[in-house]
Amino acid sequence: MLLSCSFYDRPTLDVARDLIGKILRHRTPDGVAAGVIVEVEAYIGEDDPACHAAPGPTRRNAPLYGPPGVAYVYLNYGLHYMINAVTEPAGSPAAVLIRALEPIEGLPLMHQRRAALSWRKGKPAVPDYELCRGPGNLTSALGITLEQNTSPLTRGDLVIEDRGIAAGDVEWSPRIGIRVGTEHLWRCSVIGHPSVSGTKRRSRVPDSEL
DNA sequence: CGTTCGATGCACT
DNA sequence: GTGCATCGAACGT
Repeated sequence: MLLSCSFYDRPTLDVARDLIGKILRHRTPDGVAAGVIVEVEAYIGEDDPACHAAPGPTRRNAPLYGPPGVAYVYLNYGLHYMINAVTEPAGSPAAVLIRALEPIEGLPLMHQRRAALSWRKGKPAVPDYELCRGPGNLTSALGITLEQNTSPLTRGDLVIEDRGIAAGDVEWSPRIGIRVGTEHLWRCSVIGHPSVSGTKRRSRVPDSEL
């Protein structure tokens, strides 16, 4: 079932924790691609120096100040789209960055999209568990771009669903890839999951984890 | 094991 | 003009 707006209209750390185990799903003319959320980060308010709301309202971060339950998508490093779920009531700028998925639907389409990136041309295909490992990789695999910015996550083509999947054991750790605000343990991930980013890439993944 | 660096676009000051 | 909530390969130790 789809998550409703009330799910997102709560403290951001609670939403972050509860998003683990939920399904992010995107339908496009090319088909459907989806995965189980296994890694997220919380970005909370203007006092959080790593949050895009830190400088106060701007054109780019406007979705953070809007109602909860919509997607905040932006382009980073000129190459990678990042997708967040906006949380907390309108006027309270906060969101959860979705950093990694375990792919469960539309794997061939994901491979196709990843392989189409200019800097991946001619490179060997990645293993399935790496298709959505990392925020830039998962938006690429799901075909998420700026077109999905401010799109509702509660209905339509880009949604988050609850399929009753148990989240498994999670851990809280410092957010990664940022220069400030690293003192907060606002990154929530499934312990030992091969699709979680950040951890050193293993040359071999046990069959039991696939 | 570690660090560096290229690819690439745009909001922000 | 500067600096990113990245990725992954190429180096150096």
